[in-house]
Amino acid sequence: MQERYDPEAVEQEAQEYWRENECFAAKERPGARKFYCLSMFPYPSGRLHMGHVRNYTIGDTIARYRRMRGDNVLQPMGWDAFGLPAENAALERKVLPGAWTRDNIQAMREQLQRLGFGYDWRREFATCDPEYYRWEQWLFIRLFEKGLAYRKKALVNWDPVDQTVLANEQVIEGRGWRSGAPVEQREVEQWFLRITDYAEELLGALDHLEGRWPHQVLQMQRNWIGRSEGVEIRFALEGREEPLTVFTTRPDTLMGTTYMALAPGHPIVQEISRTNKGLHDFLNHPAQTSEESVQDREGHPLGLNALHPLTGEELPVWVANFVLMEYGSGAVMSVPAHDQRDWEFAHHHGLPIRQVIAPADGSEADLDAEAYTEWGVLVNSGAFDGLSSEEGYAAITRQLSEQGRGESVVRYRLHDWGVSRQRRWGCPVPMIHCGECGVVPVPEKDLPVVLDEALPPEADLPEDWKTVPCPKCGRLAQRDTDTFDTFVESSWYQARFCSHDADDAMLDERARYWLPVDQYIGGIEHAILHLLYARYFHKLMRDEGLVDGDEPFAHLLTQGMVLKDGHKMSKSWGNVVDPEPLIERYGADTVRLFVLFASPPEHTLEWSDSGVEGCSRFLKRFWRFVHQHRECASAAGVEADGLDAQQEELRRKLHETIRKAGHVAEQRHTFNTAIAANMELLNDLMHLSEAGKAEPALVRECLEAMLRMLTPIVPHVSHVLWRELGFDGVALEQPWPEADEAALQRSVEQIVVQVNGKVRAQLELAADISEDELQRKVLDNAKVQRFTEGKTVVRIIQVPHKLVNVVVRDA
RNA sequence: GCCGAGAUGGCGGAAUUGGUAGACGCGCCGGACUCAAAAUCCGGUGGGGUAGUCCCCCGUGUGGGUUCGAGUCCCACUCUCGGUACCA
Repeated sequence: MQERYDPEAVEQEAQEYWRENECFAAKERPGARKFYCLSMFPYPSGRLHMGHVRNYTIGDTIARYRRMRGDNVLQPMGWDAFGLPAENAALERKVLPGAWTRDNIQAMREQLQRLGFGYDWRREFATCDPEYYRWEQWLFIRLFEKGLAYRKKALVNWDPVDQTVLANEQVIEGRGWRSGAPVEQREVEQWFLRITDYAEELLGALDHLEGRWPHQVLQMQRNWIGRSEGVEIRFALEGREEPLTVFTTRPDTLMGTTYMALAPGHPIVQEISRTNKGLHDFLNHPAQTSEESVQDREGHPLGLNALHPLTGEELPVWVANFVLMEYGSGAVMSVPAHDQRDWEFAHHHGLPIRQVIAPADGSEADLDAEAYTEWGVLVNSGAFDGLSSEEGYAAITRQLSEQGRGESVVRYRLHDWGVSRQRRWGCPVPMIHCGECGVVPVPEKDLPVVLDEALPPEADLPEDWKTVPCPKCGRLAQRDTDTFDTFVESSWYQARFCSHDADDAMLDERARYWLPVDQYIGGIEHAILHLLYARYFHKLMRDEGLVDGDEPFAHLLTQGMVLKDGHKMSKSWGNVVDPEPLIERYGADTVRLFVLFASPPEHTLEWSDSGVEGCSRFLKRFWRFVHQHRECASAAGVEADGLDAQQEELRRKLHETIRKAGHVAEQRHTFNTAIAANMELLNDLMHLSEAGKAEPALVRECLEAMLRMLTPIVPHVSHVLWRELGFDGVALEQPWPEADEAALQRSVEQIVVQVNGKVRAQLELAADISEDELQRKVLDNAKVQRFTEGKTVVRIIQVPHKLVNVVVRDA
């Protein structure tokens, strides 16, 4: 046996064994309890960073633990391979995006394998594989046929020099990042997915994830979906047929409406501006409509009146720069007395302010200072006077609805998802535009529409690719040259891992076996978009009959960022720690151990090089200790009766550690504490050994359990030591240790004694001592008496097996 | 502004349910081994008082409260981080 811990040799041996025996090849075993453990797949940037190492170590530790618990575990890995960096690299280095991406995948796969993660590599795929995106195209066509995918005009960032569309991240201070030219907003026809059809379900289902997903993530998704209940009201316009529709959450304030405000982009505003020079000038005056001017509450009257739906009163209609076209109908009923923005606008433009809500407690609202936005009691509201806001809300809504002028509606902040990207390195949109037939999907037999990887991204698409016969009428038609948002690929990869090689369907029965993902692990930065889109896609696939269940991820763990010197590791801060040299120097196990030990998974991790050293030392000491006690391997079971007090105490510690580590692995995932407990155990074991009391049977029991507890965390060391000690089987396949209740029992206990809540003494007492006896011993104790002398004992509080608190009062 | 999370030694962090605050690790200090260094091992390490080991006081962002007892619960506040923002 190697006396010194040599990580390289150890890791080689373990990894070879796993590979040769295909230990991580997951097979469907109907009836067996399955566990699908998934870490968010990486973008193949070229090298792993610490965030990846952390993410994948957490995932692998959980997966290996579940396996020891007897679960049938699936842990796959793949590549989120489409995206902008590949196109940039292609431009900068004159390589092809596909080649660059696949080289990066190669390099990162090797790094992941070096870290010993137990992935089922047979299931690996990259989202740029045509066999993968083919099914994305297929599903998209299904959605199109169901009306869930549709086209509409939307604004894009257009770089007039590079003649290209830019992503939001590529627009820096209003200019194209590459050309430096001012970016224009252009209206372009784009594909959208009707995620708003699922808004209610996406929101409601969050409640069922409570306790399984971090609360923070649920709250962020709720806010993002942004449900609000209110009333849609139609105001008649003087001299016009079409009414003006507004949305309000406060119909109780309807009687306080004194004017109407429209967004600058509202069709009525646009129409009037053609004949109204003052309005036209206002709209084209950047000082009055730009984002910076919004705080100034600029506006302009339209010379148009709306009629109050209940009183018929004439209300002037204005354009106001703070009204958003994207929310609601782009128009609001303005109640300056009870909305702060309306109040500011009214002040600025001398519009009337009419109070219709009074504070419920009878106090006066100071409307000269600010709007009164609380709920209260209706006043100046005719027949509604005296009603509470809640009653007024209902009564006014009822009356509007009876008169056909309004009804209750639910609004969402969530917009439909624009999935068109005018990029090359992405999944082609499988659609054909025919002058005669309109938009026609590519027939299923012609899928996938393959991206020509040999074509540099800056080269024009060949005419014979762009122009094809219309599948319907046969006339020449144009292919859609856009690609999908890369979030589309990452919205269903978790399902495809189950059926990775299905070539006649997107998914098959295997997906029903494995899904949902039992534990998903990834960065908090994906709390909204990725996790919302993936939930949406799961529901789409469910409604296609492809998967069971309503949610893709049963449990979610969001790991914190890895910081260095208080900042996120990044090139611009120059504080990136490359995992590679650390693995080189200390070995994979030390790096794995450290990222788990340094902090709980959900916390941000402040990187420290010296911390790694500590973990390395622990493994070395452990290795050496095992080496020095090899003879224990042949020892028989521990005879509990033959142990002295110190040995008994150590054995108790062992079983406490087992209990703690089990709890951590099962529920809390605070692996730092489980590691600390094992470090303590090793320290105690070494002290026992120094005292000459390291009975082989006891040492064997400890080492066997420790190796099992450490197997998910430092699998290589555990694998080799397990074999070298000659224990049965392999570490990986061992059952997780169970704590022995009998060993946890104590005959003598340490009892803390407090007087008035302050610790004054500690007593060693028999565990089965009677209450009377205990009280007598406590009160007879000299240290206790120093604080009870001359006072009256009011009462004595006992926490069994732990603590006694003597409450005294001056006599 | 709003929503969420958090604040514990020089540092990362412990302390399932209110019950010995500071486990474990890093760093630092002292010692052993060594010609020396590295490695390794041993001891110490919240602040203060009394100065030896016995003991006392203070201490978990700030100020209040509940309780026999509060890092943990309640109220108010400060700061940090994450998200989001004229959402009618």
